[in-house]
Parts: sequence; C-alpha cells; structure tokens
Amino acid sequence: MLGDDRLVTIHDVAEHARVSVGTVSRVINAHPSVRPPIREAVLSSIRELGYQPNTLARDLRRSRTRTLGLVVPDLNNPQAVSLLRGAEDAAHEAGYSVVIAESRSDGEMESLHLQALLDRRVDGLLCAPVRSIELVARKAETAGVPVVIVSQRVPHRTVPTVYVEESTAINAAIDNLLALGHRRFAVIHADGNPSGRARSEQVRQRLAASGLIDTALNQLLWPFSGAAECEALVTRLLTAPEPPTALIIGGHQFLPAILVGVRRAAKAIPADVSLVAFGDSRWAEAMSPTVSVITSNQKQHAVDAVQMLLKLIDGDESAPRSTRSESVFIARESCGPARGMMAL
Amino acid sequence: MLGDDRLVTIHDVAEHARVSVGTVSRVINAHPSVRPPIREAVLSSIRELGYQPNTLARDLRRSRTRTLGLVVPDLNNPQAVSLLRGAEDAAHEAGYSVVIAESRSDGEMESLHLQALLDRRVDGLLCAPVRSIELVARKAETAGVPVVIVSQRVPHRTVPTVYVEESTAINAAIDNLLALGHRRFAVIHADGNPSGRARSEQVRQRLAASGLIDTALNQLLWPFSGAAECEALVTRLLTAPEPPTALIIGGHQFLPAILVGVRRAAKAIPADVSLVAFGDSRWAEAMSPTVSVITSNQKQHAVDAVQMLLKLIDGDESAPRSTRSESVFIARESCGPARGMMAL
DNA sequence: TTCACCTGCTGAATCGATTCAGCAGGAGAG
DNA sequence: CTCTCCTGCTGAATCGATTCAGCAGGTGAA
Repeated sequence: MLGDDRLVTIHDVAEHARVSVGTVSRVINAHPSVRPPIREAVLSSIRELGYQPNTLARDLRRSRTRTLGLVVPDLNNPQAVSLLRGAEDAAHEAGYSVVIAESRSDGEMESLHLQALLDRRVDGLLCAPVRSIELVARKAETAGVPVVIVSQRVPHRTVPTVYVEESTAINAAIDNLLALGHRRFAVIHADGNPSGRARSEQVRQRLAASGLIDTALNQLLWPFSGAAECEALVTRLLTAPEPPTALIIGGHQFLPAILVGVRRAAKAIPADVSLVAFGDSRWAEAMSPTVSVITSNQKQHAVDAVQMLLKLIDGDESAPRSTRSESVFIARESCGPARGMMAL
Repeated sequence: MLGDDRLVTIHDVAEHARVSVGTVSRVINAHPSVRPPIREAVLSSIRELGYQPNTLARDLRRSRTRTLGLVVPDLNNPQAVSLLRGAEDAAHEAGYSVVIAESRSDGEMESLHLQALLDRRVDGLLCAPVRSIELVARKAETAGVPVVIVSQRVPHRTVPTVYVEESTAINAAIDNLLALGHRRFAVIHADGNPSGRARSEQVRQRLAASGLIDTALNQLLWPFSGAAECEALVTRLLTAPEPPTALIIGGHQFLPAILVGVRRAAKAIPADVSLVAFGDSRWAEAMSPTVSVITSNQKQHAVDAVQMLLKLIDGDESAPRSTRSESVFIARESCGPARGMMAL
C-alpha cells in the first residue's frame, strides 16, 4: 500500500476476479451480457481492491469527456453564479459535469481559458457574453466542439443562442422614470461589454418615441473599465452642471462602485438621482433604498442552453437554433421623482 | 477537412515532416537534442496541419494533469472568488490550471464534486472550509493526491493548512463594541460552517476576560441554514424581549439576508443594533451604513496555499506544514453606541 | 448424431501521446 | 584505416481504459 503508489487498474481487477479485462469493462459499464455470478465476483473484486476507473484512459479511448465548458466574464456578478448553478444542475442530470472559466473581463485571459477548455477536450461550450464571441466560435469550430451562447441580448448570426429580449423591460423602466419626471438619463456600462451600446440605443429609441429628446441625450452612453473608474465616472457625472437624474447601470457587479460614487458626489438615492440596474441579486433587495432592476432568470437560461448544447453534441438535427425569453422590470425604492419635480 | 472529423495527431505531423513521432514529441516538449533544421521542419508541419496535442493522451502517459482542484462552499461569497483568482494566478505562474468545485454548502454535493476532481486526476487539492475536511483528507489520501486547506481558522492536525488567526481581530471588535456600551451579543452563522463554534467561543472568552458575563451570553451562537432562515432568525432575535444590540455575522454572503431581517424587525443600524461581519467585499463599503468587518487577504492565502501544494506535489520535504496570518478588524459605520447608552 | 445458432467470455487492437533502448553515421584518437 | 564515442534520430513499448472479432460450449431441431 505505502511503497507502491501505482493505482489499481482494470487489469488488477481482472486478475483478482480471474476474468478478462473485457469482462470487467462490461461490468463497469453495465453491459447486459455478463452472467450474475461473474458480475458479482467482479464487483466484489472492485470493492476489495478499491478500484476507481481512470477517467483519462476512458476519455481518451472514447474521445468524449462528458464535460461542458462554461465561459463567464466575472464571477463577482451574481448572475454568473446563477448561470453556473443552472448549468451544473442540467449537466449533472445528463451525466455531464461543468468546468468553469472566468475571464475577469479580460480578452487575453479569455482566449487562454478558452484554449485550456478545448485542450481538455470538453464536449461542448457554453458561452456567456464575452469579449469576442467570434473568436470563441472560430476556435471551437476548428476543434469540432459545439457552442451555445447564453444570456446574450440578441441571437447570434450563426451560433445557437439562448437570448433575452430586453426591450419591453427597458421600455417599462424608461416609462416609469419619465412618469416620475426624469429627463436626463445616463447609461453606464463596463467597456467591452457587448450589450452596452445596444442597451443605450434601446433607451434612446424609447426617449425619442416619447418625443422627449433632450440635448443631454446626445451622450447617453458612458463606458468605463474597472470598479475604480466606474466610481469616478459616477461622481463626475453627478457633480457636472446639469447632471443626469436617472442612472441605468449595466452589470450588477458594479453596483457597489456606483453607490460609493453617488455618495462621494454627496447625492442621495432617489432624492437626487434614481437608479435602475441590469441584473438582480439579494443585494438589490437588501440595500436601502432597494434597487430597481431589469432582470431575467439566469438559471433557467443556463438549463435551456445546456439542453440545446446536449442536442448539438448528440448531433440531433431537430435542435432549435435559438430560444428567446423576456426580462422584466422590477420597480423598487431607488426610482423616485426627479429633483425638478419635487417643487411641483 | 469537412468529412473527416478526426483531429490531427502526432503521427500525422510526423508523416508530414518525414520524421518519427519521437522527434515530433521532442520538438513539442522543447527537448534540446533536435537539430535546428529538423526542428523548423516539424514546427512548420505543426503550423500547417494546425496540430494541437491531445492533453488526454499526454496526461494518461505522464500520469500528471498539471491541474489543481479547488473546493469552495459558496461562490456568492466574494471571498471565494478572491480565493479562486489568487489560486489561478499562482497556479498559472507554475504552468498549472485550476478546476473549481462549488459545493453550495451541501455535504452530498461536496463529496460528489470531490470525487469528480479526483476522477479527473487533479495533481493536488485546495480546500476551503468545507463540511467534512476529514472526508476530503481521507479520499485524497487513498487517491494519492496532496491536499492543502486554505482559510481555515486553525491548522489541521494532519493536513497542511494556510490558516488565519482571528483572535486579535475578534478581540478588537469586541472591545470596540464593549466601549460603545454593548452587553448583549449574538454570533450568527451558517449551520455546518466549521468556524461558527470557534468564533463564538472566542467572543465568549473575550467577554469573560472583560468581566462582563451576561445571562444572554448563555446562548451566544445562533446557527441557521439558508438565506431565508437567516432572515427569519435575525427578525426573531431582534424582536425578542431583550434583543442583542450587537450582531456578529459569519459568512459575508448572508449580509443581504441579515439586512432584510433587520429591516423586517423595524430596527435601524446602528441605532438599534450594531453589525460586524466576517469577510469583506465592495458591498460592505457601499452600503449605508457601511459595514464593519473582520477580514483577511484571501488572494494572498490562495497564493500561499498553491505554493505549499506545489511543493507537496513535487515531493519537496522542506515544505512547511502550515502558514499563519492574522485577520484585521475594520471599524465602519455599522458599529454605534448601544441603545441603552444613548441616554447617558 | 450432426449442424446451426446463441450466449457469454477472451484477448488483442486501439485511442494519442511519452520515453527509452538501440542504431546509424560522423568525428576524433591512435 | 580501425576503433571508440557521441549526437541525433527511429520505432516499439507503455499508460489504462474500450471494443470487437472470434471462440468455447450448450441448446434445440432435424
């Protein structure tokens, strides 16, 4: 036991049970054509020797790992954790496991991790919104690994996508804010996040449709990179001559930075500025004031995506190209009447 | 290309470059004894064919995966994310990668994930405080995989540990609260978290040392399981006849639930009740009031643990059994004078 | 009794890498 | 010119599983 660190192999089991390796293999894989007495003998040998099949050897032979890769940009975003859990549950159900790769919103790290997943021969790839979907799609394509994009705003041109339609929820949020008298908006979002531009465009359209085009709206979109910059940006925006009275925030993980920025500008929520954030978590409901959000069920998206991916892996042609769901707007305390309206 | 989904192997490269597989292998692994012209020819064949070595085959042969497993209970805890990042950085430095397993604070899931990591033949195991350290240690032992425990409160009897001494910080926190007039404390923590008991014992000792033994201190420790129960527990505690005036919270991820519980009890922080939480994150500083914490540098712990683990993997006998560091108490706005003291 | 057929087991080939004993051929010494 | 070394390459064995062609032996029909 001590001196010999070689693990027990299928050959040892075969020898111990006085059968061939083929038979042991068939017992392990619950193949029907093994007579009960033999099966029992093998099983007891397995128990006795403490045999654990070597996954590496099995996967090599089968050229299949029963593993899915999941690429997310930021695990501090509670949405990403929900995504992981949903994916894991659905994968486990089907006998697969999930390997997660966090790119920390960094392009280089993203492609490093991607390569690591492909090297590890994952059977399929789940991909949350990342720097370069195209790169992922291309690399996976050449590696022969199917990909599903999850939680993107729009379906991808070629890659199957589980996507979320946000327009209805965004419109609801904007209408809510307009009704509260808000006229100056800012959409702030992490630079490199592919949804930022689309979201601000959605906001702009709704404002235009309401016939409310303000000069400040010329610059609606405020990108930043990193929490510190986010904080500074908020402070700067709010201490400007004509500050926005409503902030729309892409990226739940930046909420703390936003709040610090607001406080640093000596402003109060919602008295001076209203807040709507994309993505929900227990934090949004725990803060005072509670934070309004536009959100959707990440866990469900992950489950849908895994099911789609498994069909692709099995070469099931009946798999849908993409599935669609809607996010919802949840109004909470962080949305209040605009400053100017207080006098009314 | 299209019809043939077999990937390029080392044999294809060897044939294309008109050398033997052994030579290709030596080129890949930067073995010195290959003459430059041959090396160049092989490299260009590799590029031309788009060859990617099969990690499965390599790992099987080498019986080494250059992979470390990391077991954490809850990724919603920002400390766990810091741990992961620290571990990944240190591992990457040494040419290793990290596979994370989240047990969601569930014993069964924990052992499932543990088994999956061992099946995947990780070279070493990093283990944050989990349900059953003993089980992990035993399973890893029989699999011949070295383990390091990270961020535990105390060094393990047999397993190398990167641990954090919390007593000084706890004492500082208690002294701070005592000075503010607090006499009734409650330590609430997730059931199954191994640190809960030790922490409350630490608090009890400090209170005793200060000659302040209150009847309420007979029950200092309040375990709960799940966020909903945490919320209910806090509400119940605070609406009791003689409620604690200071709450000490193990597990940063439960902070939102705590705040909701406090609000539901119609109490204010710190006017009615003061708060100290174990673990820090951007949220603690973003809330109003900001939350006092007892914390330590998780990222650094992870780096230390990885270095220790790598030495164990290399069979380096000079590796220290354990390393120790101290957490700090950071006083913020959530600690205020006790209710009774207000009248003074 | 003979033959066909089925069941259940054996054992070699295979997956794609690494590694090492062995060999070819050139250089240098005598 | 011969012998020894050394360098650099070859190719088979190996890692630990799966899988499949093939075989032994039993059963049932004719």
